[in-house]
Amino acid sequence: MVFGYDEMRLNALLVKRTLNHSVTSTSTVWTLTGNHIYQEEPLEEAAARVLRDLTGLEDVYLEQFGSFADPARLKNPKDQEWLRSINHDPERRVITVGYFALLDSTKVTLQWRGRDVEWKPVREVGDLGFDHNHILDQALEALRNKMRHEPIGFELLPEKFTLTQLQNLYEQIFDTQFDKRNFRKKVARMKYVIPLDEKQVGVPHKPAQLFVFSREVYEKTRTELFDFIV
Amino acid sequence: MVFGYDEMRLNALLVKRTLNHSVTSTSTVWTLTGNHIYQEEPLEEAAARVLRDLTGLEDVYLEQFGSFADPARLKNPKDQEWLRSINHDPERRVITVGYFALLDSTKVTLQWRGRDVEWKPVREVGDLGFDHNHILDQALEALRNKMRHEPIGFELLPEKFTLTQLQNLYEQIFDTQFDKRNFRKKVARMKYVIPLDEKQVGVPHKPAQLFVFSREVYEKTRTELFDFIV
DNA sequence: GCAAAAGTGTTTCTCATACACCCATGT
DNA sequence: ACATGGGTGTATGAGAAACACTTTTGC
Repeated sequence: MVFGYDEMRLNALLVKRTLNHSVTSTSTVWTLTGNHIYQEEPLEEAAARVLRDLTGLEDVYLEQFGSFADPARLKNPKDQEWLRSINHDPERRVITVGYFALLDSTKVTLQWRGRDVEWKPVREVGDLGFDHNHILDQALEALRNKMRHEPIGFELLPEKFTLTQLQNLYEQIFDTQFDKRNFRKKVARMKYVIPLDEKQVGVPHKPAQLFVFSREVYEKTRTELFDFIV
Repeated sequence: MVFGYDEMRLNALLVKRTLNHSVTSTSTVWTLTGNHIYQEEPLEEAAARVLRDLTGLEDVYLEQFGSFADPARLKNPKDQEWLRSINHDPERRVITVGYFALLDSTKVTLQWRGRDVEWKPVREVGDLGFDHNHILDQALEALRNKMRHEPIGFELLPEKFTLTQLQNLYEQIFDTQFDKRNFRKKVARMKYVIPLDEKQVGVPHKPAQLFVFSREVYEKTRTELFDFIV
């Protein structure tokens, strides 16, 4: 499950799969990206490989968020037909281990070997094939949970970003609004968000200061928070 | 991975597995509890079944925390020998989907059909077989992460508990100390921790008031916290 | 000069933290 | 009477939340 952000919205990367029922009848369905693992391949490597084939990118943030193996998950007629078409015995269950990837979608040229791939705003994703709506929901929940407590939002932004971009990102993902001044005060306390001596250029308004995220500083200054809830 | 708490410490439930190399030579190894799934069984049901066989308990808190499928995870000679002994082709990889269970270990009579099962304080677990030390670490991390933000600690306590028991539980699991007065003020704000008109009896000191946790009240009053970290 | 987004300060209230003594029970 | 854990209040500081105007740029 690939999340991309484009300065506007959080998007999901979808693949169109086409099924030839017969010479005259085909149907298509949108699904999440993904593929089978190789015989001797660790899960995370498989996730990274599939993502590389799709986007050409290396070293993308990847995180395992759950496994899906209900015996009934691919039992409807369409799913069964699909499994047969790829020579998978439809009686044998498919275990999917889900990873989500985070990236700046404006930096990506999609290139999955002729396959029909597209970004779709997460909120506007319709009915997907298989149990992929369920998997998407789980991925989104895992993303939000992680983002609440760890600084991974930067993975979705360009390396240099403005505070307004950062704020928009969090507003999008948490579907809420923050007060600009309070947001900035909060970020100012995070020493790992570092201001550059550099501003936007060519914008038709006061140019904003650019910032970078430093994982190094974060790791050094991170303080185990005990905002635990009993 | 079964976590139990006994008013003292957080424990892991371990099974002793015995391997007969030959008539004269056997070796034993401690491992986490677990078993294979059935052909047509959902993962969570399998976890619940294994747990029921072990403890006789139903409706125990269970949560999936990760999957382990590295091709090399069961490749050392001992693991290979073990796989052969249960008629599993040692060349075929084993995918483990990990769930952790939370329970009050004082309420459990272990009963795994003659197998050697025991509670061991999590901190004192030594070398386990297979990759189970790694899995335990992951389970513990998942438990801590979840406990930081959701009220699941109660699953480890008797239904009626004292605030001191609750505090000890959190101190154990987070390996820290809290100030008693501040802890109680914090709990007092959580409306879903409900005081009873009931006190401890037979204790050689001032008897403590008993409390219960109400998931219902929690679900109603839970407020999406935005203590997010950028 | 105007449209567009950047940037900034103060007040109020809640919560985290630090800290020390008296209380109720069983033996 | 004594040992054991139960139970309580106050002061300080940090951060969350609410709120409006000035600044810099491109056109």
